[in-house]
Amino acid sequence: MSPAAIRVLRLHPWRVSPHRAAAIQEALAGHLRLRDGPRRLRLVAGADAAYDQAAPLVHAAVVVLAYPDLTLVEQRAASLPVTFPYIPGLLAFREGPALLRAFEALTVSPDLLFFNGHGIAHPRGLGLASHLGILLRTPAIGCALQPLLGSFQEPPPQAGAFTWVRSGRHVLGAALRSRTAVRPIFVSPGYRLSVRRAVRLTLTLCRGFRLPEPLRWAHQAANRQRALHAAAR
DNA sequence: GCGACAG
DNA sequence: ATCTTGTCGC
Repeated sequence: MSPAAIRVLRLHPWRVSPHRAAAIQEALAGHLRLRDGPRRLRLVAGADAAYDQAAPLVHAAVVVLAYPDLTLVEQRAASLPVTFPYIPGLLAFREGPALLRAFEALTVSPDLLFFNGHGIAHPRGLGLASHLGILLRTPAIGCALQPLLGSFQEPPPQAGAFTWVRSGRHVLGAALRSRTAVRPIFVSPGYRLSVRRAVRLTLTLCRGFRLPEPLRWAHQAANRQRALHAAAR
């Protein structure tokens, strides 16, 4: 990441206006590094957030699984006040702070990150997975349940089938049938990965459910964090 | 100008 | 995402 981009984040970490947030995304968008990918896959992380709208708080959780056995290696969570509204395209500014706080508590370094959102298949080419992948300097993949940008055709019904998600003449991601006869998930690379590799890796981590294991674990962990936090007050 | 719009 | 009961289907 360039000094200029870092300065932007230092000056306006996460407490920014939606307008400023868009400017920050544009500054960071030039720092994506695709086509690399993890040299060796040993630790895979999944991160997700849950909300307590009564507080209101955003509860984030990150789980690290060993590959390929997928056993739990480490799990961390963090809760922060909600300081940014939900605006399609600016999700990172709402969930990012809490997610990063959870990542900061990790004692191990994951080789690959999975986020519950999009990567480069985003209006400014910088979805949640790209944004956090850059900040954490780690290969990242975005997996969303709904499309945000681009057009695609319905993939065949068999698990493993997929069709490309295109915007303009570029392929930004894929509509992946992670499970037979179930609605596809939308996969796009976030950081340091090609579209093809992102789809391949996501399929590798799917174990019979719609979402890859890291995200299923993270989703449950985030909800547990919310429950624990609510019970302690 | 009008609709669409991750979680 | 979250608020919510029962309910259809593998």
